[in-house]
Amino acid sequence: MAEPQDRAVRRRAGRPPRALLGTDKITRAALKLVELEGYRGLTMAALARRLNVAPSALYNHVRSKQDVLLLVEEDLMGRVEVSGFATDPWPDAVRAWAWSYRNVFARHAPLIPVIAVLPVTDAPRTLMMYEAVTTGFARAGWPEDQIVDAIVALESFIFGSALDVGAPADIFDTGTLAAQTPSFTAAVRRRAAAAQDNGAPGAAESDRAFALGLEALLAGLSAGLAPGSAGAPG
Amino acid sequence: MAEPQDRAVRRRAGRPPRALLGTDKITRAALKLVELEGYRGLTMAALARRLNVAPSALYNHVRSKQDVLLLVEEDLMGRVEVSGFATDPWPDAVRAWAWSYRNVFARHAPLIPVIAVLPVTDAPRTLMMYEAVTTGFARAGWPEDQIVDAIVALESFIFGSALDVGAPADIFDTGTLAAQTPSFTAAVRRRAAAAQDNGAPGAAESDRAFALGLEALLAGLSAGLAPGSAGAPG
DNA sequence: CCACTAAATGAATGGCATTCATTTTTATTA
DNA sequence: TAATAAAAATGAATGCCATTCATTTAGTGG
Repeated sequence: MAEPQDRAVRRRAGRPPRALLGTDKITRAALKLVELEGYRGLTMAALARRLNVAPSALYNHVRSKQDVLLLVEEDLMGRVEVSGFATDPWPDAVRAWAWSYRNVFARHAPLIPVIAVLPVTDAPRTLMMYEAVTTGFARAGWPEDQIVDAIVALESFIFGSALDVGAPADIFDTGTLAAQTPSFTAAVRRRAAAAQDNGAPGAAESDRAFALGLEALLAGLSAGLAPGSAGAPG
Repeated sequence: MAEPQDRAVRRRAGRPPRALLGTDKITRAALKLVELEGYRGLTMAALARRLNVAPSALYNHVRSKQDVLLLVEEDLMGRVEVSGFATDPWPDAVRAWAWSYRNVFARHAPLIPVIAVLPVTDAPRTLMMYEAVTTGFARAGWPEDQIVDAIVALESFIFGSALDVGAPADIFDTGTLAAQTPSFTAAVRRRAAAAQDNGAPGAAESDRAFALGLEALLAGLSAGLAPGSAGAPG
């Protein structure tokens, strides 16, 4: 009850006795703001308002809005499931990791172009995720010089799939051009019908595509390992 | 020589005798601007300057900046290679399509979050691409109700991989946290060494990851089609 | 005790997409 | 053909947004 003290009372200028901000508080406020208003609502002004502080005060703790996004990203990376890599068979561990990774970032699609290109240096949680995944791959017998490529390939699929989750249900509506695209229009109808037969509602379509692609990747990657190379994963 | 007529001469207000703009001219100017200055440089003001016109004039031809991005996207979709689907074996056609798709959008990464979520309705070139791909899948014997899911899965991988192309060479530099991430750090070093042995310079790392993932997807999807199994794994 | 640094305020600044009133020209229609 | 509507331009706002700067106040290290 005493938390949002006096919103109306203006604080006078000058350093306060106890610091009002900190990267942790900024991170939590940013996450809450995104949850409530989406990334469009994540502005420095809105963030400051939420923290009951002037916008310029934020710049004592972050260098830019980009910095705020990085704080959020690091927090999210800590929510990705990697525990399976220590214990489970390789395909199960990858499956659990991939689904949780996709689901975490499906709700944070605007971060994806940022993450995909962001150096991991000084991003501890992100690095810990990669460390766990790498040990799991090594444990399964992957040759060391291919592990990072395999992770990057899986990650690319995951990022693209996370974006796909945000697509509207009618994204493939061919509209007035249906007559000129008969094969595609038919395939889209069949897919929708199949999804409904399954009793699954709208959003499940991206789930089906993700499952299909992930299983194909798992099978294909396993097969690539199998022949004469360092042994099949498991 | 006569192209940029009189930059300094102010046109007086009012409709000009011949229209100065049009969606085609706007599209070309936007593409040129992006080529020269990147997406940061693609502002309505810069676009107008390039077309020797007032910014507000653009709004007689597009509803918003988002519209400009859609014009660019449609143009780019026309550059994706789909001719193989009419003639080549399925894996070859998919390979050619996937590589060209990725390469086209690697240079237009900021468009990817837009495309991934954009309805295809009234986007003729985009639809024609999907039509060609779909016919190729059908020709290869894919069950109609799985074609769209397979395309979406491949596309997700392609979009994610296109983002990856823009990553800096040192994206996986573990910096001061190397000691806490020994497996990952070692794998990154091995990868870099392998890339150098190949004589391939920097950007080739994302190519290797893309090739690995694409071949795995192709193999996995083909296997899922095999006689006995009724399609994708559940 | 004093200088320095940290952390806040509040008032700019400049860039951006977009809107609106106005003007001029072309196209339509009665 | 005359009147009117619609199209396409200008130029001046508008409002939002990230960021910077001068200023104020409060702890901190020598």
